[in-house]
Amino acid sequence: MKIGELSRATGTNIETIRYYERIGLLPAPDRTAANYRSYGAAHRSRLSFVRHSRELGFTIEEIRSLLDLSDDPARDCGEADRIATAHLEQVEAKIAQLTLLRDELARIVGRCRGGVAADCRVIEALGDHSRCENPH
Amino acid sequence: MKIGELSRATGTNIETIRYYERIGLLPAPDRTAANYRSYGAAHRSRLSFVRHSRELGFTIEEIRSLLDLSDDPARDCGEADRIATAHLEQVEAKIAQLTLLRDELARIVGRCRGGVAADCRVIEALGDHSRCENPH
DNA sequence: TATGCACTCTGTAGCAACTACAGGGTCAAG
DNA sequence: CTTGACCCTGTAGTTGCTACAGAGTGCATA
Repeated sequence: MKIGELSRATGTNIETIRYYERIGLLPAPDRTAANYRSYGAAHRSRLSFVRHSRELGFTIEEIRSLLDLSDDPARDCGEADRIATAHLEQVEAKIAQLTLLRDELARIVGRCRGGVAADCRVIEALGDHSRCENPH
Repeated sequence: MKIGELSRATGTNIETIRYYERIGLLPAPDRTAANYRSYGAAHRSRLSFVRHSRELGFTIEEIRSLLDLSDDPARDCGEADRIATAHLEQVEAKIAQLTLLRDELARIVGRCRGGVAADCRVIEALGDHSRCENPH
């Protein structure tokens, strides 16, 4: 399949596919006589793996490690688990941080009663961290 | 105060302060005879406003609008409220998305029982989106 | 007085993970 | 034979910083 088909099949931008090839995340495919990239099923499933991992928030470098693992089926799976667990912890930390932030924002937004900027509680609150209830 | 003091006073990296000046978020301060930047209380409070807003996740462009508002105290405060409310909604959306993602990751991680990569449930799950319970 | 060290200056390049061109070539249909 | 959809390479832009390199300044100590 040509790059446009692969793009549609995996929901990946064409430029992104070429980018992944450039950084060595996808192997360079064969070329047609017209120098068009020509992909097979292996490319497609590798790209799906990458996209899915990106959707789950893994970094490119994490994905590189995960791909290395899956390329070598005899290797110990502990590292995959370690990567995924560490990532899960990061996501949980991010959720916790955003939740504090949301509460703070909700407090700030809730105080606006209209009027002019000089009396605006939103602007006032942004200028004065000491009014915050949460660390952030 | 010199840039190092302002940096310590506001918890902002020196390079970041110069960056804010370059993009026009902070006004260029006076210079000493030795061409050192010399800041006053107004710079300090403006920078605190910027840092606090950044900590709350506002983009530079949003902060620019908020600063424009606070520079003109006669203007209507509705826009500040609109910016903050829109941002709050974005944060809430992000939390919701990360929560789905966390659940999915927890499901994936929970299935690893060790062994070799060929049998790894983590790697398998990453390669196959159709096993997911949530959209992401 | 020399010299060492902390501080400051400008300007540029790098980071992640793409995205968006510009300026060309290829191919099938009408 | 030309139109339009597709593909190619290479480079530059995005956000919000951060990290130098290479130079000048200011103050205390040997």
